[in-house]
Amino acid sequence: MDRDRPRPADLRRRGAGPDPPQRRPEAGRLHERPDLRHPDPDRPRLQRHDAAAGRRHPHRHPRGCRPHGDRRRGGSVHRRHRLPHEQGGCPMSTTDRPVRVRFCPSPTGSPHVGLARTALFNWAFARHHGGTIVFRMEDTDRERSTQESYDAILDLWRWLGLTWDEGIEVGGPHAPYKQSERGEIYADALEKLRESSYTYECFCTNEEVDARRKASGSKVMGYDGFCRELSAEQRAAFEADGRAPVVRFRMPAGSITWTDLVRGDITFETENVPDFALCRANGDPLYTLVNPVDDALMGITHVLRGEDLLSSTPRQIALYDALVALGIAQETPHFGHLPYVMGQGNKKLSKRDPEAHALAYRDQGFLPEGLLNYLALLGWAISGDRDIFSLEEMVEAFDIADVNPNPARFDLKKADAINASHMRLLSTDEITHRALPFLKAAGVVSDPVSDADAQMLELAMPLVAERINKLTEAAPMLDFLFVDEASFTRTDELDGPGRDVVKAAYDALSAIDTWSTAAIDEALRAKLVDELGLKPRNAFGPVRIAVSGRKISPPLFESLELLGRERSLARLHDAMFD
RNA sequence: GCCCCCAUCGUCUAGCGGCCUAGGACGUCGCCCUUUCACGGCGGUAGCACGGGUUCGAAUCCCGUUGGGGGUGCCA
Repeated sequence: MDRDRPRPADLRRRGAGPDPPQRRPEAGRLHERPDLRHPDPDRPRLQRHDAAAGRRHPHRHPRGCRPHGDRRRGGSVHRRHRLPHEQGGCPMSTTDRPVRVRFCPSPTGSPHVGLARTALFNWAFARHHGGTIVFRMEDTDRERSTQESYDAILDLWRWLGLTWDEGIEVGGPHAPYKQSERGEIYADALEKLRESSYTYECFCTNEEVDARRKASGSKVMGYDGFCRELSAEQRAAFEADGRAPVVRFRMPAGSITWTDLVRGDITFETENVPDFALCRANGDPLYTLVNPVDDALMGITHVLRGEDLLSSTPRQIALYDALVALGIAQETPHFGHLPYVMGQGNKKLSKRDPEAHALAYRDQGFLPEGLLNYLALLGWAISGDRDIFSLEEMVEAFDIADVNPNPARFDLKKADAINASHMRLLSTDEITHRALPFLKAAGVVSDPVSDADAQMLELAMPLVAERINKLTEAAPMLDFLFVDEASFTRTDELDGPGRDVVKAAYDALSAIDTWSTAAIDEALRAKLVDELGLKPRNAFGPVRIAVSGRKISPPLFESLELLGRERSLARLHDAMFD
């Protein structure tokens, strides 16, 4: 039984006779403010954020801030498609401070689609409320942070169009925005915490904690509070031993509840949340310190982050209380924990899964609006009968309270389909424009584009624009039109009967006067279908392979027209003897 | 172990006590269109994890069970 956090007095007594009677720590000591205490004296709590007791999903807009009416009763209120100005000036902040959210990725490895989804939801939330987005780079881990990853993250954000108002690259009133450049700020905050009773120095080794936990039979893992109230002698002994302390945060007794923007009320008994380290023994600040300190200093009002951080939230809230008391923070932000993005099976989409890498979608020819739309669908829906929408529409409709708390599996096929739908929304000119870099990279067109290539592109793109689902699909469909005859090769093979068909096609096409789609259609059909009695499939297939080199190509007759009489006949002739 | 989160078709979801015989999308199957591929059109398939309660009425509220996920010492 480890009902109570072992208090120094208890610890001293432990091992020297029977355990003292289980006793709840008294509320009110340390930094528990009386006004925050739970009325039930047996259950001291650090009540947070108007926890709407007893309701699974209280209206998540705290402090009676309900721009859309109470959903429980307001059945007639149409929840969707509200305009920003209908928000009634409710920025979902306890003090009506304007919304401030942040992106705070760590530049380690290639950016994950889950990171992009989190960014998108923060972005949509902030834009919906007319708030401010701060971009902070959490690069305190010097071992793992890389410039390459930093650049990739910026590339991704820019490609997706997730803009920010303050932060890296653009600056702002809270600069610098790279944590690696904020060492003094953390040292200062740490010093203030260190001087207060919110923290204490801890000299324990893991082994010692382990041994004590084992001996006491505790069910709780983690630090046991041994150094909470060290005597001067004990401290001197440790120091004489050459031990360097870490600074540990003293979790208050009681419970911590917050109203999660996505999940409703969540309560942790602090006896299950061990005292945590704020810095390493060498003084390096840890995430547990820098993240809340920066959020506080940068005035962040809403923290929307992954579900994986949910269990660290009680610590952050407790630390925030201390920061507020010390004058470092103004108030605690609201938290919302977004569901996981899962991969195959029942596992979190891991960096090892190829579909986890967000930039890979750009390279594979996804449209940013396509990926964004798909990502939005992971945990959110614009309405019951629609799933294709623009970023603007998302901003207008986005409500964090509508986010679904259950984990979502990433489905590549659906992502493809959503992207394809966005492709169909674009004009041929737009697709040409967007496909151009891919065509250049594939060597289909020259770079810069020659006049001849530009001309051909203008004629050919209408044939493929409506049949491709990704930007990368244009190149293999078009290359036969651009390649010079010397280097033209066939990807797909012609069989014996196919050669005979090609010969017949050659004869038919040699005879026509005007080289037009209509004439080609007529001549080929007359010869192959009517005269030879071939099925269209068997008639046109070989011709397609002969001139385009592939079984799959743009429409055949149009392709022949674009290729021109000479090249077409030459390829047909060539194919006959292949 | 302890704590926390989650639970509607295969997948993503709509659902906010009666509009539910549970809607949409992706997938899948069949058909139509068709010179290939794709597009497009039509139709089918498939789901409220289980058990108790509350209620005139439960996918929806409550409790429990089961299942899944996550966290858990100086990672972020």
